[in-house]
Amino acid sequence: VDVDNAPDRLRGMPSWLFGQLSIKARRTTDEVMDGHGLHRSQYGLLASLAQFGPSSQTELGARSGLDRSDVVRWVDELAARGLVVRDRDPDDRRRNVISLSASGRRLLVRLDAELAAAQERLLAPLTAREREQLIRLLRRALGSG
Amino acid sequence: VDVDNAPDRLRGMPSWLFGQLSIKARRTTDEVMDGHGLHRSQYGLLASLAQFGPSSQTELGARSGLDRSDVVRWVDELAARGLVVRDRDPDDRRRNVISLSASGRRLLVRLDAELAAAQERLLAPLTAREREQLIRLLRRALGSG
DNA sequence: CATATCTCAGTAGGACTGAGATTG
DNA sequence: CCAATCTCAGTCGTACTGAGATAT
Repeated sequence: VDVDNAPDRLRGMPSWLFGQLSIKARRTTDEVMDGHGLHRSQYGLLASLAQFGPSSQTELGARSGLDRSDVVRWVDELAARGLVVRDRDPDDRRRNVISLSASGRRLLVRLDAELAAAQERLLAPLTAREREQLIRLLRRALGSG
Repeated sequence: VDVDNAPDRLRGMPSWLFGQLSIKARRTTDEVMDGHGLHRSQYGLLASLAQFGPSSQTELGARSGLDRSDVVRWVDELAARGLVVRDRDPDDRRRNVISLSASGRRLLVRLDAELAAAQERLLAPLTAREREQLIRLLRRALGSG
């Protein structure tokens, strides 16, 4: 889209801007993740495990904004590639305990760098100061207290 | 999602924030549009016609961020409901000329009010000043010069 | 019995593509 | 002959639902 040619009603409408930006953002990050044969959502799973340690799939979904059903799918794939390990929780055998493997942790570090570069491309028109401001506002809008 | 429980890597990643916010935004605006039996995208078409006058479908798509193929679909429906009129362009008979009808213009005014209220719900955590700041940053990020 | 977790099959809607018809 | 516009059929990926299996 060329936002300069969009009608004022859309150019000033947050919901429309979010939609257009999420399309652009998805394209940018998919370039990176495709290069590793991974899905965007899987980065969120690895990130969650790295920060909070071994977790159930419900926890993973809640933290990274994924549906329970999609968590199953993406964890399946991560486990098949040895990036995470899936075990039954001995204390509550309804649950799985998903843990990051050493190679998962190594991959995460590489993804961090590549995704950071992708974010810079995505926000190229903004200064460093504006990017921080934007992130703060987005986070508050999403409901951070 | 509860952004406060999300891993820091996601909480600070614009592409993830855009994705989550676009989901929330879609839900908010769909409530309004569903009430009129319309689709989100159709508001963009009406808005474009109101501001720029009668247009070809290619123009409409470029201005409101819709694919040519989806423009066909949504204009079909708007025309069937008498909210726009579709004519062949006499100066270039490959083109259609889409124009806003009187009832389309009246509907647009009602949608404006309801969607403005929806935007306020969407950005409830932010002050008026922050909302303006956010809109400015989003627009620049999308590529406005 | 009621609830929680995981899994699987499937749905509805979204962004996008390819190809054909028509016109310039 | 090539390019632009519109249309249609269809593809692939997304957010989400319902229901079943297992366990608390």
